[in-house]
Amino acid sequence: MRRVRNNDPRVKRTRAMIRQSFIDLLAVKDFEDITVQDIVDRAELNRATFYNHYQDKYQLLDATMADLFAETLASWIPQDANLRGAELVRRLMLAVCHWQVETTRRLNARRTLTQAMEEGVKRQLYGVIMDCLDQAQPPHADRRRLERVATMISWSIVGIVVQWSARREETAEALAEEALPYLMSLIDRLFMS
Amino acid sequence: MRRVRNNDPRVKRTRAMIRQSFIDLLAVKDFEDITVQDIVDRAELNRATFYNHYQDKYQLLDATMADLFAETLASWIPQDANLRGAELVRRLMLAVCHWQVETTRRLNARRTLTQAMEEGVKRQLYGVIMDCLDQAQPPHADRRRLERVATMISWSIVGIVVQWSARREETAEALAEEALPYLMSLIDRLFMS
DNA sequence: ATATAAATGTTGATTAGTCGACAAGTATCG
DNA sequence: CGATACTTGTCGACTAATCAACATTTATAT
Repeated sequence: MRRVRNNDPRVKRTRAMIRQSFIDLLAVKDFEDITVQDIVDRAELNRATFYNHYQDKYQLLDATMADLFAETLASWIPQDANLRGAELVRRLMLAVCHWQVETTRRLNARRTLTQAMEEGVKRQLYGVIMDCLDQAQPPHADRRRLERVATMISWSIVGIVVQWSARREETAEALAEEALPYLMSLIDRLFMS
Repeated sequence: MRRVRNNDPRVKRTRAMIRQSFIDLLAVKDFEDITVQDIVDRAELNRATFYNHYQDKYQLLDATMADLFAETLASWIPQDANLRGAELVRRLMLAVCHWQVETTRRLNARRTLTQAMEEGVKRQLYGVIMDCLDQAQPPHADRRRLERVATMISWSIVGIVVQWSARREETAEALAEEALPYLMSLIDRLFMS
């Protein structure tokens, strides 16, 4: 894991190639059966190059899942729509549900690899929510209160979706409908203070 | 134009990206309107890298056209078919016709850029014909006779196709039918001697 | 016409990717 | 059990790609 410049065109290309190769392989075989050798063979890269960017295939999985979630998020929350409030939170929940279903299907879910994957999801949710709250500029709300609320919402969403996905006894829409008032009350309280 | 190892994976990738970018641009604008800057922008490569591989866009055009002709050739002359004699020569002519029509359409043919392009075509035709004649092993034919005949055929083909493409008053098949006996007589003579 | 902008071709310093090799771990088979 | 083969993570030497800068030339516009 050499230190590299994240903006170097070569670095972006190489990572893109590694991740695409990895995604392609995931469609064909189980994660545990994929070797680093497989990945670089398909990407036509040297094996040492892989280790310049990732510690091992587990870290690659985390990074790749974070990327895929970013795509999912972008498709559910278009930038130009400028969503806010309840509609934004609802969409966030649906995006996480959709992504959760897709990735567990893709990984054949033999292990609970979820923990590391959740990291990236929570961080991205947190970012979207913080951006929104920052724009809203609630009265009498200091930065720490905003941060706490954003954290509560993002962690809550991931929590209920993980719980939901284990059994999936209701639709994603129903889950979002159920949970929405609770999450909105967190925001309402922020504006009331 | 630094000297580079043609087998280095990075070199193959870089050239492929430059050529693909160039081909994409040719579909959008005239060759003369394409700058080196355009090419590297689209390929997300540094401009200096371009000059490691090509002197200028004209040399890139030559190399790219040679590549495209190699593809055309491969599709008209499948390796496993192991064509020989009249059928091979006929296919060669049709391949050149097809390629000539495609590339002139692609380049909007405002200039006679053909000369440099012909270089690669003739060389590849010559290679195919020589391979075939080598296998046939005609009696009493020394190497120099084979080479002369291969040159005559390859240059003849390019000549008649360039002439034909200017007006295109007959189909490619008709042209091939017309010219075939003449070309075959060159080969027949080689075997008779 | 002249200024402004853009493209060209080249250079030297830096960084990333390639290659071959290594020791160490771990399946797999006889 | 031992032999064989494969994967892993790391290393140093080498080569290619990036970047910023430069002097020139070529378009574009005012």
